[in-house]
Amino acid sequence: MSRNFEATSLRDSLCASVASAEIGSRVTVCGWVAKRREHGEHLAFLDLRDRSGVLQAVVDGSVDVRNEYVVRITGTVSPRPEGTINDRLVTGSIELTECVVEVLATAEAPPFQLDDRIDIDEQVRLRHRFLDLRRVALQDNLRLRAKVNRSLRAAMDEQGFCEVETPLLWAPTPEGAREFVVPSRLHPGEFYVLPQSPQIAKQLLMVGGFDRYYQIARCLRDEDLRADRQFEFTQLDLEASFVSQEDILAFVSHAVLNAAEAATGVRPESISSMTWAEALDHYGTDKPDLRFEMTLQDLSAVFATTEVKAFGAPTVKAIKVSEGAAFTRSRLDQLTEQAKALGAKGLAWFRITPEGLDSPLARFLSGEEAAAVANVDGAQVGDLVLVVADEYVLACRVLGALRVALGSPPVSQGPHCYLWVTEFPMFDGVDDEGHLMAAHHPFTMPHADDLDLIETDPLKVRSQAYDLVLNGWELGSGSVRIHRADIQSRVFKALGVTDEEAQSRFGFLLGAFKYGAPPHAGFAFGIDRLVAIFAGEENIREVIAFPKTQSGSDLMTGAPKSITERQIRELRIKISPKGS
RNA sequence: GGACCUGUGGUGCAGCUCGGAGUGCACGCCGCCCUGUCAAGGCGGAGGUCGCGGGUUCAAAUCCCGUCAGGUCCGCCA
Repeated sequence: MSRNFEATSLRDSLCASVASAEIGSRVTVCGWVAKRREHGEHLAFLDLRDRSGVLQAVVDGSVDVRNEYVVRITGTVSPRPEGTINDRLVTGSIELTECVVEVLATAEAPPFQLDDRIDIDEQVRLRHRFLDLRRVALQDNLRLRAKVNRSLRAAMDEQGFCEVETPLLWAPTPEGAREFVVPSRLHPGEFYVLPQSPQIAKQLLMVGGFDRYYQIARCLRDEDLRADRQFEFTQLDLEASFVSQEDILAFVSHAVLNAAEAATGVRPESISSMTWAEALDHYGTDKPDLRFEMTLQDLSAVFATTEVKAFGAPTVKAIKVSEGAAFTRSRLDQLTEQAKALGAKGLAWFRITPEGLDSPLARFLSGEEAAAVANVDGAQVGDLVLVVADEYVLACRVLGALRVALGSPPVSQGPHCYLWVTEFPMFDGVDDEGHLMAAHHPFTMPHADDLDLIETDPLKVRSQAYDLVLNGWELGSGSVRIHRADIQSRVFKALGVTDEEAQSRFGFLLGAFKYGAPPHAGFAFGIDRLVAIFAGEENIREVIAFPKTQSGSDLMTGAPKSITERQIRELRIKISPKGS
């Protein structure tokens, strides 16, 4: 007989399991009193809550327990009297009678009601996170997260990947995200940093012959927080040797589809893909939300010889907003402000009415131009057409942002549209000093066909970098890495990184590569974001047990806090006064 | 660093435009009643620095300025 894992020294069953227990048997359960309903001197109902669900116990009115008391109840499993069955509960057809109630801990009235139907201010929830965690929503989300983690591990294991842990105390590599700094006590004046990702460690594992590595890794970045960004977040991080981009996409797809199946019960057939250039052209972003169409339409040809000054730009693009003709003038002004905030010179709008185009600009358009605007994306009467004329990339990005602002459904709605975005550009413009900036990171392999452009036309160089996108959220990214010193030095040169700088920043990696670096490639994607989308949550805080606020505070512990004088002395650090 | 939104008994909200006594609603809490409820019901009660500071005014939850906290976004996130 297999062991009953539910039974412990204190109980022999979980609440929900009592539903299938034998009528008439005596069971002992433990949990919190979710609700007490009193019916006079000799009858009271207790809803007992544990991690499995809720169970009703019938007790004498003299039993002195209140909400959130921790109790142990031994009772007889009894069918409920006719007419008192509750269809909404798994345990709704039975109850515990002849109960012996033992109070394991008393409880004060909680600062908010632990009821999922009630909205509580997040500040209050975060201050008492341990109580919020008792509620069904967070219980479900964190259990979903555990299920996703389990399926990801299983998928990686199945594909021959070896789980390896890498250090949290790492060396500073001043590049990319701002790092969290940890002062060294034994080496005063010197510092560790917490890794923004295990990037270099995993490449060293490839040099170390591990061939296929993965880890569910915590990453830390000291950058401003957002709905989808916390200081610390969790990635499925992986790297493999003797592989191409296609191999990595296949490994990751298998893992993600496995997780999707575990989370939703349905395994998506495959993950579609498009190039970065296509994504920008059609959706105005490198993370398209494919749950809705509203694609960007190109009117550049029509407006190439336009007389309208506002449209005299290299690129003229438009989107159709269904039913948007009903937007008020102030709403349209608001959209225009939004477009300007994104860098556009302006935003042209055209209401499609039975009488034709309604817009301040309508009377300036030629017949051909007006016809083109009126037909954008098959526009009908009642629709709105938004037009941006500007440099190509800017026009795309502005309309892409408006597309999302006006069209994207809530996270909880619609299908899960997974998408690979490939062929990212190698370089991402130039910095203040006129040096090119790496779009992904400086170890990213350029596209084989574009190697010769590094010196001649670097902004045209495509890289072997790729992103995984789900419903408009960037889940993660990866690349084929440079394992050849000659290509690496050409990329460093393009980035304006001198040999000395390269040595001081990444010397240990470049040094390792001298001893036989296999061709390798990898990927990492955010589990917080993936689980949030599975859970239908707009915010990753809802899938994290103890998250921080947007200003990086932990309202429960009070972190960050000052440390003692003694700690400061030991670390040989000095706090300079505010404003200095 | 910047923009916008929010802050009113323990919780959620209304009151704020157009200043006039801490006014209202729902939940919770405490007490009493109630033998089949399940967001139980009935009666009664307690509970407030209207985030904080300043200003305008005879008078401020309400108007103005500043500040703090929370949220969404821009910048930032190789």
